[in-house]
Amino acid sequence: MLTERQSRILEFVILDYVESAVPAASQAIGRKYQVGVSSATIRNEMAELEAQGYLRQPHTSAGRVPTEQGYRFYVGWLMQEEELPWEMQQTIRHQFHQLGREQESWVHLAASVLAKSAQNAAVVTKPHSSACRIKHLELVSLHDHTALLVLVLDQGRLKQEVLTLAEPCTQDELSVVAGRLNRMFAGFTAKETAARAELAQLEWQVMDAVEAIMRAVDEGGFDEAYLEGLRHVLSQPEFASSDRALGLLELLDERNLARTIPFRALAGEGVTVIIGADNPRLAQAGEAIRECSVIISSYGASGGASGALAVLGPMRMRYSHTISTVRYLANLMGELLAENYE
Amino acid sequence: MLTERQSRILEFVILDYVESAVPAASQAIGRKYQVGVSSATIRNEMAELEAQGYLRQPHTSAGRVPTEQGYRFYVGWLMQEEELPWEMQQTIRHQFHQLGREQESWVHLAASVLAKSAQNAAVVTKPHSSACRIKHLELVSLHDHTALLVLVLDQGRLKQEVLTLAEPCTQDELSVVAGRLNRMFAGFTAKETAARAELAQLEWQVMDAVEAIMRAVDEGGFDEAYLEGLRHVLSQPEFASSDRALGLLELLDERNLARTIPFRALAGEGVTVIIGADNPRLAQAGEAIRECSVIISSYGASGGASGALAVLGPMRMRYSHTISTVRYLANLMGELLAENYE
DNA sequence: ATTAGCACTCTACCAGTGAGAGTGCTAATC
DNA sequence: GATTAGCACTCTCACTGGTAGAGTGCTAAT
Repeated sequence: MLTERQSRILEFVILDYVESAVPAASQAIGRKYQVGVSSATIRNEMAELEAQGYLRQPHTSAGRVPTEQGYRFYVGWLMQEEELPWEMQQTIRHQFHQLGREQESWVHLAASVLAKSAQNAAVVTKPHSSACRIKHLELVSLHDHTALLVLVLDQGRLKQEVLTLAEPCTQDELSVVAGRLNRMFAGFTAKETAARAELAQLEWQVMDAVEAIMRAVDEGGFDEAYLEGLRHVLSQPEFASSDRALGLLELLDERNLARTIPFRALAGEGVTVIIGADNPRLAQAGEAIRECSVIISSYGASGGASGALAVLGPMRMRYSHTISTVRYLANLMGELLAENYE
Repeated sequence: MLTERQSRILEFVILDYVESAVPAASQAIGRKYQVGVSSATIRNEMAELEAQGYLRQPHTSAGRVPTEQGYRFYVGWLMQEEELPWEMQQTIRHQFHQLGREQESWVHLAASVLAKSAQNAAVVTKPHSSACRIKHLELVSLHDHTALLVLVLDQGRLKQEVLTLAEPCTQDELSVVAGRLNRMFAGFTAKETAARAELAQLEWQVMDAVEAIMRAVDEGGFDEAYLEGLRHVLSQPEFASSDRALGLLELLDERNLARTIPFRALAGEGVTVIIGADNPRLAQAGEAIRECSVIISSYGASGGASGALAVLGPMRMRYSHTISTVRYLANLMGELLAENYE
């Protein structure tokens, strides 16, 4: 257990270290914050905090640095969540409304805003629904023997694929087929498209492609994630040595992104904070990567389409500020989604 | 002017330096390659090459390193372009054919293959045509007052936008409108859509949106570029110090990508090699970035849709191998585009 | 329980040193 | 005249003390 005073000192150490990236010394804390006791007392308390595992010393005669446990205690008990300043909120909202109404551009803007505000790397996935439904499908003739299948899913998701046709078809013929399939399958999920009574060969082929695409969307889910602001993370002193930087880069290369950020582990509402080796993926990765934290939240309706947005940075980050930014953006994205596609 | 022997030595120095990243010493060159003269002679020739600006010494008692001019001479006169090994070609071709037929996935695969083969950063843009044409448009009802506009352009490019309608509309009504507009405007360019005789208010609104999207596509062009393999570049010794790495990261952050790689400067066919400060954008950038080269090529029909693909790495790169990879992939992408969308 | 004071420890920085690598030059050789 | 062996010279790199400064832990006084 920590006494009131120990808690305060722990908080000061974290605030100081997050800001300066230099181990916090007892004197400096005494001078900078209103502790009300001398540096010697602070030293004693720090020694106690170290014994309990909240702080550690990089070397014998250095200041103290928070441990994982220290950060967790801070985030769980000490930190008071600030709300994003009103002007900031308005600025962000304005940017979104100035934008078109394409989902893709929202995702990019969200990542950009998040990275800038949190001064760390931001990852945002496109929204996706767990069992997507056909809204509309369309066939566009390209040549005699090829046609473009355009598939509109719920939540405005758009997919395309080129089909090679057994028989040459005109645009008119294709339109008829599309119309018929729309009447039969509109609103269906991938699973429901399996029940295909009396379809012509062409129609069968189209529905095969449709089903494959929808299954891929259902399963893929968080695969399409967008990353921005890596440079912020890499400019932190934690990654000054380039082998650490490389480790991080590898972890966040397009392929690994979705595996590194545990989107799937999200339990419904709210913001989740993963500190250091909490993250199973990070834990097994190299040295310095373990010294990272991830702030993550889903956005959108839990029933309908939802996506996730995350901030990744060194453990030494402004948790309060970052969490409130993530929370605000998650809400905003949810609103936008609801307004435009619900 | 360079004598035959000087050229050979220049080539050896470049080969050695590209491979080892360590300044090439006269003795090492003599031992490793069949020059046929002693190290002393090689030293004399190297001194001459330095006087003429093809080589330089990092410090008085070090080996020689190629200068920009040296690399240019090598690429222009000495290097013999190798062809990509047959198995490699087949492997790549196979990967593309195994893939679906979505343009997006081609672009990603191309970037991935390019980055891996060249062991450097690869940038690939989506194909785009300078004056795109309407292939087909579709309106899908979302609510009473909102509809999704799906626009299929030539070359299989797909765009969407949510429209807010003045009057509530059913799907059937929207389909009628879409059908009418398709008949009127199919095959038109952005400019040609301006001539709108007798359109209803709703139709007018749709065509406004269409025109805006098409103009954006025409102008945007190379904006949507996909980057992969940064980690390869950053793991090169040139970027061991992290401030150099940061400079590069900033230059290649999503926003700057299209400005950094001079896609627009491409003159038609073939592969262009930009070495060091040749690149106006790189030239004005920081220190180490100037030590980069870009290998770039457009792909696709010059009249129809075309895109670009590029490799960015340190000046010390395997030009011959990289150039042939870029060339092969550009041809392959062109073929694929022609096969599927021509 | 708190604090002043002081010895102790560890790092970061600097200068100095020696080995090694590689050159430039000179004089001998083909 | 071109080439080469030989050697002195230079520069880097890695290692070694040596010192200043920061910060702690402990002890004794308050």
